Amino acid sequence: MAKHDPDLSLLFSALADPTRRSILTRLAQGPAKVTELADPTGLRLPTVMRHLSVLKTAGLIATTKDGRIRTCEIRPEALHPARTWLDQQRATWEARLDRLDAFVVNAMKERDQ
Amino acid sequence: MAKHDPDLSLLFSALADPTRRSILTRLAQGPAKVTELADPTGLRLPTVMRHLSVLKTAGLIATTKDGRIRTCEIRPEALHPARTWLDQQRATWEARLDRLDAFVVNAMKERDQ
DNA sequence: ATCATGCTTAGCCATGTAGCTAACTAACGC
DNA sequence: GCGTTAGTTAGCTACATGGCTAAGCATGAT
Repeated sequence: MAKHDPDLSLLFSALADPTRRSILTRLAQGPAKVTELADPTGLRLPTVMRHLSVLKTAGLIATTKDGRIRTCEIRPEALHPARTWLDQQRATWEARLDRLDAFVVNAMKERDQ
Repeated sequence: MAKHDPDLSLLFSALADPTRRSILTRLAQGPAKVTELADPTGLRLPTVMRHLSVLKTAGLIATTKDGRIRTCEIRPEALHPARTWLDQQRATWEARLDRLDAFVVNAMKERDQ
């Protein structure tokens, strides 16, 4: 059984909320101020701040403050472990299919002999 | 802003728990009975049943019952929307980098003229 | 200095979640 | 038929989460 990786849980949990996903999609297009992110969501600022905090804790965004303006930007490398985990499941599954294929091919060879 | 897709929330939420990820990893290697999945987790059966229920609701696994044995197997295609979403963010981000590259190259050309 | 703007924090509420125990049903083996 | 095994359901607990309001701080504009 694979060992417990807390970063993956934070990561997938952060992605589990639609508001946070929409924020990430917006930030993938380029940095944005907090209010620029909040307006399209229709949520109150403290709620958006909380969502941003979750994304920051998961390492998915970074923020910088200039005066009273806080700018958020995506950290795309943070999505890498999620993609890796998904790829690993696919690799395991496809290796299994390959083994099944080989097994079927062998079985048909022996049946033909 | 991208539209709200409830399946993605179920999907990422299901993946946010380490026990459920370990179950999926095991099932990627091949089908397994409920007790085979439960034993390595050290959790009580009702808890494991709940985790399986979450995975089933997210479409990540399917189960079949033969007598008193319930066998679970992975539905790897259900991971596809997650990978797609991740790929879309990467594509958006990399398109932005390409645009930045072109901008920088142009700026340097104009500076040299 | 005052007002406006942008953000931040604290606390509350309702809902959801991950674990458990207890009790139960269904299938299997002898 | 009886005991065992595999799974299921209901309910509880403690904690987490997504939303809000209220209040506050810091910065910017006039």
